[in-house]
Amino acid sequence: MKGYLWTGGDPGSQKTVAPPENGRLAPWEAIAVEAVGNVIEFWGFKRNQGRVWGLLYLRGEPLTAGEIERELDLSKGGVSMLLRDLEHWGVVQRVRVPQDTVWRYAAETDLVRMVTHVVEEREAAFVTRIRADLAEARRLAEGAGGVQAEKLRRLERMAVLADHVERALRLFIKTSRLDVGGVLGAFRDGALSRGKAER
Amino acid sequence: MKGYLWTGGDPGSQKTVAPPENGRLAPWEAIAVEAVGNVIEFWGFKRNQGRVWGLLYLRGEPLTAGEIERELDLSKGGVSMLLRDLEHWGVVQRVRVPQDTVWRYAAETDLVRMVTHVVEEREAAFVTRIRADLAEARRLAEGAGGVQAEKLRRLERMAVLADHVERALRLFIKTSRLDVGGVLGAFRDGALSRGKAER
DNA sequence: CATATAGTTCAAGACCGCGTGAACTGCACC
DNA sequence: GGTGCAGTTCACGCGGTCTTGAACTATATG
Repeated sequence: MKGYLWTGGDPGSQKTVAPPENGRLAPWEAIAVEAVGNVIEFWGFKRNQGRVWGLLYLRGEPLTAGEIERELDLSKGGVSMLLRDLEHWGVVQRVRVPQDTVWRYAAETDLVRMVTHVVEEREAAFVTRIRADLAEARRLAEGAGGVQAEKLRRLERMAVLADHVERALRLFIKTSRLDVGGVLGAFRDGALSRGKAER
Repeated sequence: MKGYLWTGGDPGSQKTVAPPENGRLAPWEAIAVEAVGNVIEFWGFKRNQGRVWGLLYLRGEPLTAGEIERELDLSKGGVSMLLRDLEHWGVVQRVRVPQDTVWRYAAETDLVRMVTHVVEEREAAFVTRIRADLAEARRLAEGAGGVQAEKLRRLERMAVLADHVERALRLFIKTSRLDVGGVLGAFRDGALSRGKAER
């Protein structure tokens, strides 16, 4: 638990001892936000990145960093960094409301695009590296005498296997993008105001 | 008894010393083993599980726990647990050589099958959970009055999105299995002709 | 210019998973 | 029965990651 945060600041003016933290978050919101957090974590990102995006997405309207901090019970610094990441990936947008001075943040709809994109990059770099390693191993093995042909064959098999895993991955990413992307596209069109676009 | 043996094949005058450890692993073997370790880690397993499997696969012949321990510089307990996992997943087989009393371990070729299988399970349970959560959230949201229709729609969109991610995943797993599996099948024919002596 | 509030950065610490090593079990052989 | 080794289990500690909290910068306001 987070215990009693904010004891440090907040001199008297704020009488509301208030059931701290996420009291503001409706139960159903909490569940949904948590779900997004889980999904995003599953894909190798930080859980809280997902929670932040989820909140922004559910609310629909841009929130300030302070609001996010309160709703999700995160630290100021943490929110700042999380938002930086999300913004950097293009799944959250920083917007300025006309006469107000603070930044607000809004969710883009293409979370999935971000996931596939980042995963793709990650995986591409990774597979390249593995391939290089296996090639290197093979070179060395051939160089050093006395390695049985049998073993060389095994090495080679490994490399082929890596190639195929790679192909499968690429295929996955592509289909996933098409499939999910298509649906999201449908949303994007009229979705925000119009009902669910079905396909 | 063999006094101090640790030599798989020949008993005899090899008694001495223990040259400190992983010196035994040829450089090219080390690289390949490491590569497998990385791959397997990438898929959410333990790096050392991959290293063990990789070693067994490269060597072709069954090794004892002690040998693995030495080659990969792991602890006795660690090797035991790693082997248990691998065996449990069916990617390593425990074999008994006729006259000898110790267990030996041999790599099955279908590492990929294991990965897809476990990933599939993991993911299935996970997706189910997410779905349930979103459904629950929706129920709550509908129950509690005063939730804007707009927000309900967002929730629903999330669920649809989850469905599609799921479909993409299933598709991926299927293709991956077909693709890689096919290749492996080809291997299996001519390649391991003698590796599977014991069964 | 002084002050307050929004936002950023980073060192310190909480947290968590993995592997280690030691204690333990079981088995084979003397 | 006793000895020695293979194999298992588990509490602890190390290492890496994420979050916090405080110091710091930037920007608006009187």
